[in-house]
Amino acid sequence: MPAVRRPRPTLLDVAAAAGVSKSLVSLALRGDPGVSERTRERILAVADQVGYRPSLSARTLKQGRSMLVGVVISSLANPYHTEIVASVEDAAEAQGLSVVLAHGSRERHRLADRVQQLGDLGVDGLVVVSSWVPAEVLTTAARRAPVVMVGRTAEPVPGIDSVNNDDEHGAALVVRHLAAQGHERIAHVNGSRRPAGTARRRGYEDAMAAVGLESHVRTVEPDGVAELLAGPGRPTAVFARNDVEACDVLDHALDAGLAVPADLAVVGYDDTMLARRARPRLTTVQQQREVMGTRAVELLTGRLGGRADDVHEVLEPRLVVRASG
Amino acid sequence: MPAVRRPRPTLLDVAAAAGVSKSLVSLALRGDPGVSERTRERILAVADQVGYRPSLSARTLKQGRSMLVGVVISSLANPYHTEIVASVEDAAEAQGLSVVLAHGSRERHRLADRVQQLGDLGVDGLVVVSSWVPAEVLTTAARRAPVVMVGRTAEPVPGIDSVNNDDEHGAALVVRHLAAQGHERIAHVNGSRRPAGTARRRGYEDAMAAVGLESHVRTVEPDGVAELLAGPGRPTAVFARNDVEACDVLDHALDAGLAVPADLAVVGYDDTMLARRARPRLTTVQQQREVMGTRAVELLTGRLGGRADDVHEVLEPRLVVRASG
DNA sequence: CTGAAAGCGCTTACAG
DNA sequence: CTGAAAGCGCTTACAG
Repeated sequence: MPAVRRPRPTLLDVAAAAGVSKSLVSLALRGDPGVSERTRERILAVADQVGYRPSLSARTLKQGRSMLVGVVISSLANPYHTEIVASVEDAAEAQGLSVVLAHGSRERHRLADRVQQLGDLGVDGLVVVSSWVPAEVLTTAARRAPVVMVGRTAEPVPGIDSVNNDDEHGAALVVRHLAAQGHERIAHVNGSRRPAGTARRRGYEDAMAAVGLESHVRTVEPDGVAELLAGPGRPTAVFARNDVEACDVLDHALDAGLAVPADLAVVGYDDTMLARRARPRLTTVQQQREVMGTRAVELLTGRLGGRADDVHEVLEPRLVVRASG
Repeated sequence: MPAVRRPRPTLLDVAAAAGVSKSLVSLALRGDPGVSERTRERILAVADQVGYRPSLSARTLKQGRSMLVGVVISSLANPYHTEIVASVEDAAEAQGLSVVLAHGSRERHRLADRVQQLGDLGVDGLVVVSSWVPAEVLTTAARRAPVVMVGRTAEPVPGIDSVNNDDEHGAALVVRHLAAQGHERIAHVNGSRRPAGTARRRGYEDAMAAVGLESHVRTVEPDGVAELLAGPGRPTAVFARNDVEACDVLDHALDAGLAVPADLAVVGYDDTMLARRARPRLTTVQQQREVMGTRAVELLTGRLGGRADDVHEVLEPRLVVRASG
């Protein structure tokens, strides 16, 4: 039985089958109060029976609205990003909006293409969960539809709302936690120059100074961690900029024969699935992911409702203490 | 500087700015040979300058084609699925098609919604990377646009093409590998009733019989693995139905004080990022992910080109031996 | 409650 | 090479 693809039925087909005008079908389908209950039910039944489905392109073209929210992420491989997407999706759905997702690796031009594609598709708003999208791409996109950035940009982009967590504070929570346990040689693994990485590094350094300790910042690549863990002067605790790199540190600790947390405490950031899977379970910093998704969608609808001033929302993270430190 | 959202420029605006008719702009934009080089360049420059972007809904409505491929996955959290998506995307892009992604957890109705949504959007084809989409939903979707299933369905769905790996063979590769190392008590952890799970279990059982060994199948939940690893009669090797569950087994082995692979060999399936991250690095079965994406898109374009008979492509997996067994 | 009509932004013959 | 016109499938006043 080969799939026979016939032209999909239109409003006109439904109208013909129901013996009414096509306007009436349209009205009935969207529950217009001017259509009697009996008529509406009859029309719905006919529509269902002929397999009618509205054409979103026709509707979007006519309405100028698509009820679509575009979400752009750099990478499907990063659990922090995909977990954010899920929360945006839940929030959008609650508002009657559908989400279309696009991802584009860390190549700026590919991400820019994706942003433009979603714009061409006619999304009513755009949520960007990637700090790799250039500011001018965001600005251009915002001329067509509101854009909200989940996460940090290097500096605020005029016209773009944002929601992110307070990375400095998150880093400080980690430092205080480790210092309170008596650690004095607390290293920070962070080679990132992205805004969040920079903020966490700054938070670490400030907090270390505040508790009277000396900062030690290292990068993962190429042998940063191995060198860090070698020799007698090694740290007793490592704070990594995110869970992925914390797992790398755990890996190196294992190689070096160090017990975690006895010989070395390890703390991550983001509280992703990796933290919950790691051995030992990773102490980490949790962002308010659910709230971030909800707020992102609220910021979008706020703009659609006419708000003109930029909003930058900063949420407080919290420390999740598990077995690793 | 609040983002001023003015109505986006249309073909008509470009035409006015360039002092030509709107048909000519349309022709020029799509590189019609009937437009002189000079005129084309001038029009492109004007379009660019006024910030013109074509409306995909208008184009789709007119053309009946969107140049969009929809991809549906159950979960963004499963690396096997997201890695497949990346390969589909690369293949689609090479054909000038764009990918829009939708995900919907394992709830059948939510997945069905997503499939319908993508259909409403007007995608030219659908790639389904989830065995949780009911057959009737696939069939309905296929009336609008070709559908290809990446992975297995319980039985072939008429009208739907598919590409998947030979799970029975993959399982047999694992059994033979372990048996060749002298293992005699090789257990299989697999509580899945999904098509792939069932096939891997069957492959395991058949291969065990072929090498003259007795099968031991256990489920992960709730304490299956812990019980399996306890006591003197425990297996010396465990083959898990996928990398995720193999990591669970590694976890339990650690709890039970077993050294891997000395006390217990562990093998997974899928060769995801989890396998490459696990300690010790996981021996696993690799599907031809790149080829799967490419073939999926080829099957789609084949249908669009008019092919009417169903194609079911089965690819050979291969064993990737790492440190765990 | 119902139907004829206009128009969203495009593409595509068709006539010059 | 150029322009007027029709039509994709919808929604939305508007007149009955």
